[in-house]
Amino acid sequence: MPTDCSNCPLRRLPGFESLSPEELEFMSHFKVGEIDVSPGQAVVIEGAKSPQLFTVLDGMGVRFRTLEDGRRQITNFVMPGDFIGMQDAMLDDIGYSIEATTPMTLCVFRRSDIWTLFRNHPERAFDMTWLVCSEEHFMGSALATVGQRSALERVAWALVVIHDRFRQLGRVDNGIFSFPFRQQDLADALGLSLVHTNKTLAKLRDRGLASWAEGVVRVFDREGLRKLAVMDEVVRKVRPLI
Amino acid sequence: MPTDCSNCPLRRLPGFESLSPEELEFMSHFKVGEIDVSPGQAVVIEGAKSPQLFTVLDGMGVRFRTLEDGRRQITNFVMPGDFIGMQDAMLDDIGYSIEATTPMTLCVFRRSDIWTLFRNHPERAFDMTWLVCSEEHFMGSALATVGQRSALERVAWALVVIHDRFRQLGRVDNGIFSFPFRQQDLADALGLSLVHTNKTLAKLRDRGLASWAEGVVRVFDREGLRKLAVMDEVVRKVRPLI
DNA sequence: CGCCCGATTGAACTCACTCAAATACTGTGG
DNA sequence: CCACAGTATTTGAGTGAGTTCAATCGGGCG
Repeated sequence: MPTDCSNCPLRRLPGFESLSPEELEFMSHFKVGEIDVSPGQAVVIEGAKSPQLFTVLDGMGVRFRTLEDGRRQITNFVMPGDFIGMQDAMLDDIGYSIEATTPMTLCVFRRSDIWTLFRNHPERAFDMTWLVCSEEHFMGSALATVGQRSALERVAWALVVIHDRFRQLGRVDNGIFSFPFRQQDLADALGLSLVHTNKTLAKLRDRGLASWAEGVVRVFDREGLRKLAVMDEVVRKVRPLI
Repeated sequence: MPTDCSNCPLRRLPGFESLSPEELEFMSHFKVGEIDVSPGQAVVIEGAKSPQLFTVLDGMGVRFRTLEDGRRQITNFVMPGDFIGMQDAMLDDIGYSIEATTPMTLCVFRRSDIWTLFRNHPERAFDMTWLVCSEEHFMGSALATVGQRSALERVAWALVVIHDRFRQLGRVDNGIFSFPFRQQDLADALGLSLVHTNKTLAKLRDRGLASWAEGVVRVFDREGLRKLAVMDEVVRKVRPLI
């Protein structure tokens, strides 16, 4: 039985904007269903044209691009609350794939409803655009990281960013949270080899900044990581939830 | 005297969508002015909150992020037709700067008009969102390039992308076009050192694929560059012009 | 028990970086 | 008109951060 938008568990989190009952009513209408995806399965396939949009209700995955020879660049980790598929709906070709890492549950929207939404619900259209801008903003940071930072800085940067995202989802307890991805995924996100990513993580552990073992990340010193990564502090605000 | 939208020189190019006279009339109204920026001057400053949006009418520049210690990542080259400032308008902090490389002329829009536009001109809001999606799409490609490709592949990739953008602006004659940037800029865009960028360009020249001297780029073999860069062909379509 | 997958560590290599110096061009001032 | 300073490009030489190859270890599972 699909979750009703007016009873959305994500909406209760402090990190997401709240909506009026009427707006929630409309969202329920906009949502046409729910699907479950198992680990390893594709949600969106590069090149294919998906007629759907999704909001991640639960579970995590990776968004990535592949070169023809198999190299893979993870462009972002996909987490609950993320709105997926806007580019596909606007542009005609999809430039990336999304694959589930844990079991995922997604709210499904119809691509063809986007236009009506722009026409009749400018607030929601505005929110969607906000989310795309936010995603672009993140990609810019990631690009700067991969292009300019050293391996140590990159890993430190990633840990801070991931930690903050998890915290916004209320999943961090005293710097500790369980992180379902492999080191290979982090390597592919940072443009590093698996071996070097591992060795770099060991360095951070030795310095007492953070550790990652058996699926659990422990951030001992966020401030130290942030400084090491040469990144400035950002105040994360509430964001819309589609 | 500012250019009137109904007489916009960019709009005549085949790469941009055309608008009805009524729509053009509205755009003229939306546009509140025009400004000129000299080479080296900032258009948008990181951290500052600009109350304005711009469309590049003429001239070129660079969009970049800087780390506190001065390292610089160019996230895109800014060219005529580009719409600037959407993130600033949506998000509250600006994550990048834009600096003019050549003299630039920009159409100016009021940030506060965005909301009315979403409410009353859904088609234009849709176009703006399209442009943001397109920009994000590009950033994804750039990220995959910097994260996964070798120096030779990166430079080849950049030349193909740049060549195609210039072609869409009607500035390419038989693979030849004048490119106003420095090699340092390309290096900062690709996450390479200036020296290595230069040596890599020399390699491409030796292979007869492309050359870049005295501000003029010559793409002798676009197909060869594309293959070398392990990139797949993309059909570039008409895009909206705000 | 044996197999597969992910994490970890060691060793050798290499691509790209830094340092350094030469060339060429442009604008400025004497 | 020339000297000079500043900037961009080019090339050589040596170094090093990160890669690839390889082997080991440990846990989960059929």
